[in-house]
Amino acid sequence: MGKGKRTRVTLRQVAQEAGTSASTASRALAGNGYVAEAIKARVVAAADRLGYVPDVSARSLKGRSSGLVGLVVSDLRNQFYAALAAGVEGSLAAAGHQMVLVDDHGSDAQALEGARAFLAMRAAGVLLAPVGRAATELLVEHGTPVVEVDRRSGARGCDAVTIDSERGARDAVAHLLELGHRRIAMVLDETMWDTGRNRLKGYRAAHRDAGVPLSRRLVLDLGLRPADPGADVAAFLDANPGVTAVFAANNVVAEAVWQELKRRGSAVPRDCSVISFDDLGWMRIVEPGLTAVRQPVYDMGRQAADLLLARIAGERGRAQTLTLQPEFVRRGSTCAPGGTARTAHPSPPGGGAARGVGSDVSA
Amino acid sequence: MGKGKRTRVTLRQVAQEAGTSASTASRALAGNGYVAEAIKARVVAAADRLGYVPDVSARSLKGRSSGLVGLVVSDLRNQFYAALAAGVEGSLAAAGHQMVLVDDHGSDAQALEGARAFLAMRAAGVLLAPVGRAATELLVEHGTPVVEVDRRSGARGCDAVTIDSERGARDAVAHLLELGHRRIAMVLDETMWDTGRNRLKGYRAAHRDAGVPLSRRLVLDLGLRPADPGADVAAFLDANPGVTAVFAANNVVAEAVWQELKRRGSAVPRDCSVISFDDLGWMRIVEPGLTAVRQPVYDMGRQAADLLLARIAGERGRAQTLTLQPEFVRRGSTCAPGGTARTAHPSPPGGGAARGVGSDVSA
DNA sequence: TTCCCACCTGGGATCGATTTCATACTCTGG
DNA sequence: CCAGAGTATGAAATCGATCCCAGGTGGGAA
Repeated sequence: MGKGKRTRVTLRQVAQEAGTSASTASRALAGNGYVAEAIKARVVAAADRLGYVPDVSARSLKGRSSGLVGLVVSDLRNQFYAALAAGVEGSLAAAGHQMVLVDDHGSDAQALEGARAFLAMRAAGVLLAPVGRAATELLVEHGTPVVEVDRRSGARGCDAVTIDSERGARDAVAHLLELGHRRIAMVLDETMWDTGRNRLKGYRAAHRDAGVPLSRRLVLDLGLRPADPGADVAAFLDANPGVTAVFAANNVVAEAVWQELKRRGSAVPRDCSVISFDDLGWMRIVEPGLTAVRQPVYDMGRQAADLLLARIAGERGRAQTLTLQPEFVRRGSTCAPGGTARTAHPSPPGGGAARGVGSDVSA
Repeated sequence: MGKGKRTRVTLRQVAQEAGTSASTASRALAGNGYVAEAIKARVVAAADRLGYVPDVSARSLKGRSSGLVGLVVSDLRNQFYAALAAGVEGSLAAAGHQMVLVDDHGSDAQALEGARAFLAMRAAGVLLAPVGRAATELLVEHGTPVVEVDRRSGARGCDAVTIDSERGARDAVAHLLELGHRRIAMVLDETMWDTGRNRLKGYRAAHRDAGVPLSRRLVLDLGLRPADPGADVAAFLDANPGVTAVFAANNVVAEAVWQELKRRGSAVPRDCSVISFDDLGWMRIVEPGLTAVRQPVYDMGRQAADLLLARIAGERGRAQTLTLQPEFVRRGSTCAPGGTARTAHPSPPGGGAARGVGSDVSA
């Protein structure tokens, strides 16, 4: 084993130890070109006797790229992004790549800074949940493969893997309308990204489909990083006492809504039905369980990484957008307004009905 | 702006554009040595006209290290590790470092592989939640600063930031004993790491302090990654009907226990009190709220990163272990056995009583 | 006037692995 | 017995930024 090295072991030293030249040692270890079996064995032996670790800096200086892949998310503490990162990491690690993780906190500037860092480190590719188009454009312009995840910035020249937000939202709201709700609130975080926009679109589409008029006042946009979301939700509910159901656009908003309803002693679902877009662990734990639009988040991460790896491997062709289908999971937080049993499906309180699993590819 | 570059812009090109030499351009951009103001301005202008991005591979080949810092965790989907990673990232980003994240899935071999990768990329330092001593030892031996987080492997030559597991567990179990519980179960994940071991130690210490005899049969070790933790918990509870309280060693175990109790219709806390070591969001959301030992996880990440940054900056001196104090938060999941009101503190159901916040340093 | 120092610049070595390229040896088939 | 394919090897160039050092200027002190 090692003997407490002070200086780093180089290929030259390995070569010397094996009684050959650096060129030959390189070939022996990399497996390129001709090397006699005997010498190859000697080199390999010398390498691990000395505890040789090849230097990626040197390697990527000569070659074209380090094996690093960048990932930019907006908030690591949000389980959604954590699961996404886990999926990405799984896929990358299996392919022998390392993941460099940057949290942009929803800021365009920080995302751009991350992108610049990835460029500097010659990242083989980058995955990002876009916050603006600048980062993607910078990377694409410099020839770095990019795959956008969860959202699309609209920048050209990159692949994307997203979830069908509009459809998920439409299914959810349609479910509420079917139950007889007529004053359904939607609570949002943001409408600058296409996730929020499309969920809103789905909410509207469901109303249109059902011939139920929309009211602009029933949509509450808290804005990213609200100071006191609970208070905003409270004020909103006070101002709209007729609301019988709330559709929350994501897990953060859902938590705020849930807590506020609990705080004011509203019985869910009797006084107010709730649906969350995004299904986290706690939604299965609370009583009643939250009806939710479940997104295949971990899988989205995996697939995005796989797409990126294919590009890194040199796959050409037009940019693709892979759209994953969410799954509507009915639990106990939805019923007919006022608690009347006008349910179409009987639905066991703990179970979930799958609806539209699979994926589509479109250019 | 850029004009769709195919080839990467080098310092030489910037120098040429500015009508000077590479050496001077380097000094101008890095701010080292003498450069005339006029030329410096020309170089800077040329650099961003061409969209120059310095190449870290080249830089770290010449210098001693890339600015990368490695982090090894055991399961990114576990909110505990996600929060830890977020804390680390926050601190590193502020200092201009990038974070390379590796998920070892609790496997020694994968941690070692990650360590080797960090060595290869000349990481400036590494943070890791140890799974064995091999990874730490390899890194330390090669002169890479290492800080262990959450656990200690026992390897020498590295700093560590941990949480006082024994004390947190003792406080929690003491609380149950004080309430009058005599058959308190402890459910664990593992006892190979010092977190599990110390929590068990705390459980025992609390019993000793109170003069209550221990029973080996009341400790259930599910093992890491149990196939069906719910079933194991169920079998355990069936075999030990006298249990009136459960102390869960971490959030994963707590969830399994909670779900199983709910499944079998046990009323918490009347039929069975529950305490979790580690306080996640859902524990505040469920009804009743879970009494928990809250760990400053995000902060632990920050502090570990800060410690590492100090080492990277060249700070010498003996290896330190920073022990953070957990906070006991009483919520509604604990009461006297059988629901009798033998409570010492009246305790509002939603509130939490702080106990021992702060930190200690020991060599 | 001379010397020294502070200021400024560019040449060239350097980091470590990869990758031509030139050389040389060993067979095989004609 | 030789051409040429196949096999092996090491010297040297290369990647891009850094940095030591030699060379050059100007101004102030001796």
